[in-house]
Amino acid sequence: MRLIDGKWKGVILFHLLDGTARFNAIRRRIPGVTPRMLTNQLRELEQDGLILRQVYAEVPPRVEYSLTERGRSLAPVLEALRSWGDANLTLFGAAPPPAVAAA
Amino acid sequence: MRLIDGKWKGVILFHLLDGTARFNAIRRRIPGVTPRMLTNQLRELEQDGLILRQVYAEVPPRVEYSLTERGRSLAPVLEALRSWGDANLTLFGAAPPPAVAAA
DNA sequence: CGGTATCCAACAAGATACTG
DNA sequence: CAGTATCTTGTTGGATACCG
Repeated sequence: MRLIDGKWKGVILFHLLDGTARFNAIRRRIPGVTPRMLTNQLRELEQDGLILRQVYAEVPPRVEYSLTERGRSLAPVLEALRSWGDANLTLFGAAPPPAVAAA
Repeated sequence: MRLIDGKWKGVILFHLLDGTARFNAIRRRIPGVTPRMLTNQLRELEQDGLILRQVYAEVPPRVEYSLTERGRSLAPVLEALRSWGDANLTLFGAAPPPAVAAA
């Protein structure tokens, strides 16, 4: 529980299931996250061995985040969480998620 | 995530998968939890519709907690979490759990 | 037995501004 | 682009003692 705890780690990991993503790309995918929180959470996930941080010495800078093997092994957990959430979040006044991204 | 967040909710729910349990029974099953925290968490779980609290007007008092239908529907999530945890917690210096309760 | 009450420390998280 | 720095707040969780 500790590893995916907090307000953001779950969604960060979930988005990374789709593949590698850069800092601001993740940020855009997660409404409301501040750069400080995103940095914090990414660093903790990295320390826990769930994600990999690849820095490219370029201008402009490029930093890519991806799941490690261990991170990918969390997929069943993340999928179970999401499917439960999809099936249950109408109860909390939230709008259901798009089944597939709207065209 | 919000529903199973926090330090105790996960384990409380997990223990209730085994069936109905009384307050002090749960408390004994979860080392380190204070009565205040246990009450808090149980009340939140109840408000979120995941557990049922049954009070029997007896002396001495008896209060039984059990999962609601919705709470039971979390079983796949809890099982996924536990199996991931069992497979991975040696990395964090913790002792592996007993495969089956020791005789 | 199954809790409450009170107080307090620690941390998570947010707002805002700035930088190599 | 990918962060840092600083400050502030709200919430979580813990210690301890007591109650019907």
